[in-house]
Amino acid sequence: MDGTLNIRVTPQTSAAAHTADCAVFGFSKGELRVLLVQRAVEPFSGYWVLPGGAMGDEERLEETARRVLLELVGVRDLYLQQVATYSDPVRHPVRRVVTTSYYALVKPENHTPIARGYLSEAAWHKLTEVPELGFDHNRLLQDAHHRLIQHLRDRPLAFDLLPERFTLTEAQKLYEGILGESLDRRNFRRKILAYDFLIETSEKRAGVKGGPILYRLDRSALEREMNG
Amino acid sequence: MDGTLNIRVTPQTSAAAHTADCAVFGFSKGELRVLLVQRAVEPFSGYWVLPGGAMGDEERLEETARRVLLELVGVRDLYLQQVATYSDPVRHPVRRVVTTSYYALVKPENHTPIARGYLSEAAWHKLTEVPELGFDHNRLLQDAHHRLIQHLRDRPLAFDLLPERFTLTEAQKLYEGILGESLDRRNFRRKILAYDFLIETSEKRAGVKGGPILYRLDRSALEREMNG
DNA sequence: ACAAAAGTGTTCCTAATACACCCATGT
DNA sequence: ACATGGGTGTATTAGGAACACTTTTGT
Repeated sequence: MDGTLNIRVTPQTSAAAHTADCAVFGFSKGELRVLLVQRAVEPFSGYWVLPGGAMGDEERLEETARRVLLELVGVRDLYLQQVATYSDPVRHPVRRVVTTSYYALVKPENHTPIARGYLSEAAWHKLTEVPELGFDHNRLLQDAHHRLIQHLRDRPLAFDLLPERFTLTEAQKLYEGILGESLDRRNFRRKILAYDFLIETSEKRAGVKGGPILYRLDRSALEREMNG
Repeated sequence: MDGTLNIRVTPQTSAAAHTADCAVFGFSKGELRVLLVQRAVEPFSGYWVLPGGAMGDEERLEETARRVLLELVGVRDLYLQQVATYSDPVRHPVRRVVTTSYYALVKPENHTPIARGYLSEAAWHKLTEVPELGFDHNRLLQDAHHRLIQHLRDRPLAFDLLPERFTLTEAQKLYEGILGESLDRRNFRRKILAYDFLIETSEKRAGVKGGPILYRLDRSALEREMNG
């Protein structure tokens, strides 16, 4: 109950720090990728971790997440969803840090990550080739991915990861990358075209003669789909 | 990134308190109910709220939730799921309190809640007749209920709310109470009996001659169902 | 010419839904 | 006798899964 007073012998409010960590997913070259940063300071110096940062005094955690991602990868207005909160007293080896994790979806094409501050590197990693991460971030990443899968099975939100114009095969590869299973091409096309938020453009990809049809997204139809 | 050092101008770690609040769901007299407690102190004195308490220095939040519920309703080993974390800087009128919410499932029959400490009352409320709660707890409750619905659609976890022996009609009423819609009796029975974790007992409810068949749960079959 | 990827329809099966009558008990 | 709630089966439909061949383009 917000700890104003406590029930009986309730331990007193602790002064744990609170951070937001983000599993930023992107899709490029036919692979689902996650943005990782490499620490240049202890603890876990040299380890890759999920980008994150401390909650400010006047900030909600979601704002913390957005600020961190803006500072780090220069991206605004991304799709952001809270996943879970991790509070093991010893998850951080130096002092107590509670963290809340988010997953985010971005189009990697536009945003080259830059390592700043105490980071030595920032780079996209294939989700299938993620190294051992610092802290409990392998767990956070796994949980975030799992939540993304759950959401994707409900609603077609993956298009935040695709460029403006994309082919159905690209969309399928994306779904397969997220879900971790391969899908039947005909069934996938039929199902996805049954929605009315995919618009066939008359354009073809630059440079090629024929090639696959490019589609674009009807944002408002997608919104309607997500809400209705 | 656990805030050991901060990216550029990141605000310094704040000293927000952290609490765990629980939406405890029970089922009795054919109604889905939620356990609420009434505050006897400011802020929100006289208001009903979700039971909760401050995270201890050596505690994970889930342990906080279990401890609070043990102290309040004397129940152990309940089904507990994290829902979300709320961090609006002004969600608590006095000082900054971040809270993580859980939902819990209990059998109300066994556990009469007791108001302790700064509480003037503790009581089960019909979910359909929840008053205006203190803090942002109406929101927490709504989100917790929503998460419970989601989980229930995936897996048959609602049996934690039923007594040892129960009729199929009771189970159906429970499902209807959680999902907020009415179900076809025959379809419900067929679907639920298709699982193999419901065991028909030869007993009938005490006092009645014939009456409906009582079922009990095969815990291990349910576990198998939930995992496999 | 050959290899690689795009495009297209049908069949099958499972799961969800809708629906009506008989029986036993308690009043 | 009547009202209430328990118990049972079938027909329809919608959605998901499986599956093969033809066309175009790039090498």
